[in-house]
Amino acid sequence: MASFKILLVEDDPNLGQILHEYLTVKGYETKLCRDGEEGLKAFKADPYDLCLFDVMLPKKDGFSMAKEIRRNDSVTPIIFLTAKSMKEDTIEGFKIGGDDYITKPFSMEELLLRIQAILRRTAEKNPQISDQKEFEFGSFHFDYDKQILSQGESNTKLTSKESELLRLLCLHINQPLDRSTALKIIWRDDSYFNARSMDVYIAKLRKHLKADESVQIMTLHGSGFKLITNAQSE
Amino acid sequence: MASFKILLVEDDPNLGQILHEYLTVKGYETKLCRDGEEGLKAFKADPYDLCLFDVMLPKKDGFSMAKEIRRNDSVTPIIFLTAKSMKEDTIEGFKIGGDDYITKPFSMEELLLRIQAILRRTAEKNPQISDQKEFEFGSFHFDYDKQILSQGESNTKLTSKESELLRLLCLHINQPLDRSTALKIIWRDDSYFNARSMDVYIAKLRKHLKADESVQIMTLHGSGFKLITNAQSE
DNA sequence: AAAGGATGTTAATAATTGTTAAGCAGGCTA
DNA sequence: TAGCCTGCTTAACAATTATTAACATCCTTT
Repeated sequence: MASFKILLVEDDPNLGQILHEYLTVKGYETKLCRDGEEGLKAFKADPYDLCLFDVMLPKKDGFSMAKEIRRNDSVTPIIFLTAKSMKEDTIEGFKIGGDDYITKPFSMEELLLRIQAILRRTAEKNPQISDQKEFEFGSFHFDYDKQILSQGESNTKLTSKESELLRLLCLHINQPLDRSTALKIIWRDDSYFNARSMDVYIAKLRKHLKADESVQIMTLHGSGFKLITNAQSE
Repeated sequence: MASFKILLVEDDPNLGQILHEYLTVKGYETKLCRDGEEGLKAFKADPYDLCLFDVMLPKKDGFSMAKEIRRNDSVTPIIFLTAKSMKEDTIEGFKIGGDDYITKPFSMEELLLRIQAILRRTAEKNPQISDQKEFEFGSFHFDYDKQILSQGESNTKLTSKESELLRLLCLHINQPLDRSTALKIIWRDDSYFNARSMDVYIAKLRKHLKADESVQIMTLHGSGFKLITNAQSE
């Protein structure tokens, strides 16, 4: 999983812009579309982990989009944004197969929390987010399910936390892994102590990986870490 | 599957009664508790598919309950009901690991829809309700009814508890089995001593399974166990 | 260069799990 | 009924894993 990908469809230029920026800052790869048709086209073109649809949109409203999507995709979560909180609307939204329904005005933070709550549940079993259980990098082979890091003959048994963290790093190999993202996924909360705990685990992983010079966890000061290797297969 | 079981904890007698009836009519097996302690006791005593907690409660508030539950059960969805929609509260609710947060007054219908939306996502994985009686994994054959674990010529007679536990593990093969879930199903109560007892039985099973290297019960620290094998037949 | 914040590292502490064996109750047999 | 199995629980202690603390080092900014 590179970061989660969100498809945002919102016609109000201000709100759209703000949401786009906010979600991007929060570590989501966000695509913003201005109307329903454009949104649907984007959805068909790329895989997304979550949809955020305004209900009232030019060309094609949010509900119609959702209906169309649900015809052959019942898993990607859909959240509706709407100005009116009419009962019929809410019902409609959920009936179509929506996952949440948020009435404007809402706080950004609440929206974010609701997005996270949904992704937490779908992340595990959504293949497109990440199915990958085994990784090759440098001279290492890492089996996430079995929590084993092996290099040639030698096997090292990892703890659960070590495995979680190494998995995230592997999924982002040669790319930055955001501290806060990792914390929220593994520790479910970006707090001071958890952050320190993560640093401890980075140190542990570094020890495990010392056997191969060409593999390194580098620090991106102030933002995160990056697992780098030149000789990766995969 | 049988109907979903909901644990409702609400101290307001009127609202509690109404919700209880409504959810029951809608086909959910609903247990109503009046305060946090009672609710927690009920949760530990039986398995539930979803929790519906008022935040402000006598004895123990909804957040504390959720925290306690999340210590060893990260799967059962939790929805908070609350009178105030304070931002800090919302944040708190989601941080603890809540799945939705609904502010009173809300419409019954909306609540129902939100419950359905969440259950839709979590329902699929409910392997414990299966009547499979025989299992093959690695080089083993396990007959749950006869409580016999066999490997080639050699048969081992298992005790009831051993069988129950192995059955649950088999039903979740290569997937995590939650400690709390297992405890509630086999011991009917997630308590300290039962948990210790379960650990003893995990040790016993490991001995029984030692004959095949490729089969292992691995521990998922803080959450449960997982029976893994690569050479399984169906 | 100094200061403050972020990260690295190691050790101490806490929590969880593994293992063995001692108790205990029910059922069976002599 | 006494004695012995058997299966389960509880206790005790060992080992492992996770978190917190403490201090060192590095980075960024001024």
